[in-house]
Amino acid sequence: MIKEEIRKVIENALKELGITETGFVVEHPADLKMGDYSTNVGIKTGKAREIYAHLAVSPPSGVERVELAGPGFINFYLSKEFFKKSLKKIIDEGENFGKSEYIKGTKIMVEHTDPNPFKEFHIGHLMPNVIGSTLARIFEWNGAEVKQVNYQGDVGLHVAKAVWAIREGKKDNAYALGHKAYEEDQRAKKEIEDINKEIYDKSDEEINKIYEEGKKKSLESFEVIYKRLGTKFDYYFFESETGEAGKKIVQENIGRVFEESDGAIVFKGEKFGPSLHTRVFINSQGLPTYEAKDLGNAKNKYDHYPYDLSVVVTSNEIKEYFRVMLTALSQIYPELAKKTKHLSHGILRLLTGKMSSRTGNVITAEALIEEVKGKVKGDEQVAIGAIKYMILRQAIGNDIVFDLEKSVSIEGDSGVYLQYAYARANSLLKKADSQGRTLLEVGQGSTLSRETHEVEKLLHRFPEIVERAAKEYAPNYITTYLTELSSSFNNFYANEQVLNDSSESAYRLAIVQAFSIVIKNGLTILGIPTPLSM
RNA sequence: GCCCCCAUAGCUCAACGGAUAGAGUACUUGUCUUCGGAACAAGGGAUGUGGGUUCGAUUCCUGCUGGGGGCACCA
Repeated sequence: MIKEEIRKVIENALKELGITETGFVVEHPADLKMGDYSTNVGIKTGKAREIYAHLAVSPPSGVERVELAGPGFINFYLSKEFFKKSLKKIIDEGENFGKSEYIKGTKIMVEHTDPNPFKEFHIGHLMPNVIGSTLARIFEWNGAEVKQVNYQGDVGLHVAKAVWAIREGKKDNAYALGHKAYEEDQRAKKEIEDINKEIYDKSDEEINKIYEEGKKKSLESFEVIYKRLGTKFDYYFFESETGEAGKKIVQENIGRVFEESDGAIVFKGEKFGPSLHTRVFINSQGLPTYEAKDLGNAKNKYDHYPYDLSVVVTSNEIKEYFRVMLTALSQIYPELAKKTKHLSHGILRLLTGKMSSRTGNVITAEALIEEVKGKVKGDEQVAIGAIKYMILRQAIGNDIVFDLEKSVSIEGDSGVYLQYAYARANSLLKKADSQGRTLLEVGQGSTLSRETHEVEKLLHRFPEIVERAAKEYAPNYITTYLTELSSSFNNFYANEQVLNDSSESAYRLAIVQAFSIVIKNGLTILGIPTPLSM
């Protein structure tokens, strides 16, 4: 709240000068050299000099200095007192520093990961998992009540393919083998289609047994990886549970929303929007497709948890599918469709070679974790952090180009960098404690070096970063911020001796402590482990 | 063919319509009697292309080129 306070103080000071222009902003300039806050109001109104003259005489509270710069920007430099107070505030709030009430009381459901039983949990699943669970935490830090859910495709042709292969005695790579047979062998194709139906109506004892055992084994293996990744789901939904409801919803709306075409029940998207297309909701065999199941899923989710906002995290390739499905949903449950937000992420793209679960050429999440572990002295926490950082450092819609040779980065701009800075800070605090230094009082910082000052200039911004990440569904803002913060801390660390006899020592120690709080809170939001030493 | 997304340094990514477009990596060089060198500092190197809107465009609109994805019984 300290951030909005000071921003508002500046905005109010401007209003008191009789400014009626509304299109101006008070923001952090790109460079710390240009002040802590900056406004373009002078450019917008054409009265930069006048406004500056007034502010220079009586600067807003908390502001030490005002300057006129560039094409008419007015820059504000915060006072020493302000920073001292903000350090105190960070230390006092501790693990709660950064929490906001921006969306206090709203109920949010985040669906993510959605792996299919009978298929491998591969590196492609890491994207929605890491992004989805991080968004959930971002919402929580902004005051929302959040449930994470996992919607899993336990029925459908892909499952039938795997079950078929298992029945043929093939245990490894069942899905890929089943898919291959489906494509190349007419008889296999027919058998797989029969199995698909039998899975739905549970009419065959042998199929039931293979199916139940395979599903159980698959789900258990997913739990192992969730545990390593630190993911906890509140609800698990399955397509097998939503099929019936979805089919019913479609059938009740034939004529109004859906229509028959070539023996199937379809939704003609073109009639509802220019960039929408036709999709099959019930196939000619009478089975609900993914589309119908998703309608059932939307209803089912709301019945379990009456949300204000439902966020669904999936990859880009189903972006247009989702628009069509959501349009169909809006014709049936307009209030649910309105509350649904689809966030699509890019894919992990390999620099060399292709990955496909259909051909069996996949890199499992487990294999990747193990490989990264090998590069970081076998440290699981560091490996997990490095992988998560790679995913969270960029805007979520873009693909991640992944070089198998270079693997995950462990130096410079990386998860390791953040964890290392935290471990260093922690080591300092430990030593200070053993020397009997007090960690609660912020000392005098009368002659601060540039390096020291830069760290505190960034520290107080943390809460607004967390809020903006929620507003824009952008975890990468937090990642970028933490990296900049750690960089300034490492610079400070390399240039200043914290624990010595100087009069500045206590103030520097307060900065170290505030830094350790912010970096820890930030990493916690990102789901990156925070080992005390490494 | 129609629709959607993307294009920033050699490579991988940032930049809420603003100031000198930031990082990492790679390359070159420097920092170690000092709290953790998985670190710090210095150097060169970029907005695909043509228009438009704006006081101001990497950002908004538009033409082109290049790449990715989607478009009926898969999920």
